[in-house]
Amino acid sequence: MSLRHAMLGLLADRPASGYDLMRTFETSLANVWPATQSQVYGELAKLTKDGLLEAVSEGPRGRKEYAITDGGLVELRRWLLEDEPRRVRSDALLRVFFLNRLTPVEAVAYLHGEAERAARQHQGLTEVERKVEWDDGPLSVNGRLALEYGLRFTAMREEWARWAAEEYRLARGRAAREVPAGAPSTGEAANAGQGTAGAGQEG
Amino acid sequence: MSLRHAMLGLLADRPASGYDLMRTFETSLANVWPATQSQVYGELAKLTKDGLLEAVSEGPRGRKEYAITDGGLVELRRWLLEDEPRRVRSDALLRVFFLNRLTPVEAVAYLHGEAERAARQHQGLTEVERKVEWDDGPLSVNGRLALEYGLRFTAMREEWARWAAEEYRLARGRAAREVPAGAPSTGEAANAGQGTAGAGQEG
DNA sequence: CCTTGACGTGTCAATATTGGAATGTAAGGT
DNA sequence: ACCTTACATTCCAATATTGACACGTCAAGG
Repeated sequence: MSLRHAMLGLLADRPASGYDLMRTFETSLANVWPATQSQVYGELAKLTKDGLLEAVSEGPRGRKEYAITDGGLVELRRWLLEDEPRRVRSDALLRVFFLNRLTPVEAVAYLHGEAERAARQHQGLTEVERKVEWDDGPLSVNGRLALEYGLRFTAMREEWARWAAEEYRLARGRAAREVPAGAPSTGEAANAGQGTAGAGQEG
Repeated sequence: MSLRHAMLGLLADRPASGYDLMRTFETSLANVWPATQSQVYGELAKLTKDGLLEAVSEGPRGRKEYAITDGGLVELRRWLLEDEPRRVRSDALLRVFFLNRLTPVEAVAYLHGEAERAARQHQGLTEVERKVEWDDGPLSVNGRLALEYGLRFTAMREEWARWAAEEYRLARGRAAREVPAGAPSTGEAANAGQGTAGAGQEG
């Protein structure tokens, strides 16, 4: 239930309309907590019904501006302080688990693609950093922390993907030397047993 | 729609029952793609209806074993090769965006907590690594890649959280020196403007 | 005047996810 | 025999998320 808290967090800063919130979800929060229009407007109504928000003014085009209430601020703090972090889903890592379904060549290509994606994201973040520092004045403390997290995360992903691609290449070489010449290169050699990696608790 | 592909991936390795799959979702895949019983058994039925799986045998306690079909293997490959990576949600990072709603002391405590959590997870993964290498023989190539990803990710998160806590502490110190002595230490000083960090495209 | 684009809200159906309950079976130990 | 634990499936209601579609308004430029 974090869409709710994302919205409370944004409205804690200043009142805004659904449209305003949507723009934030499409930019700043796009890689943190994506949300669609239907969700935002729906949740706006729910939050108001629950007394965590109140509509404060009507603007030009039927625009409705919402502000957080005291109850909303309390709930926001409660979430920040008391709630357990959620379980994460990683589509990208899931694919890695099943990479043995591809030929080694395909797997290596996939990993290179991952490295590229991470590099592009990293590049995008450095541009955000530069632009924000110069044009829009200094970021807030937490803004900088979030940005730095993104920078480190994308850097880590790129390094890992490049390492993994090389690792895969080497494993493929080993496998090729272990089987008689002329054996099929379909990748079955690198396919011994489903790994049990990825444990460790989130709590 | 990746639950579907997680299940196809597992069944591509060997036939299994819903119960077998559940155990994997609770262990290996717990931090990659969590799933509940209701989801797994439901999806098993859907996948069978769609011809991507077939029930192959009935065991002791009403146990039903499923195997992947050729169509399922095709779909699995399609997903690995063609599908765009999904958008990610990060509850933890979302909180960072709104850390200015807490007092600096509380925010620093939160970041320390994050560091602890990451460290514990990292520790858990090193144990998995040790145990698997010694008891069960070498992991499959992709198993090792996934494990290494987890290791690097948790290490990065811990380092970031420790850095962020220190950064927050410093910012707090700066703010304290900029306001007259005796000013309230509620953290409002570090609260100027919502950052616009976190952009960059996932595709 | 007319068109285009940004602003702005609302609703709908389909699918995904959570969390729990109900039900029963086989195996192993005491 | 009895108990406990692991095995195993099925169903359900509530909530969250996706991806449209429909509707209407204001401002600016040609």
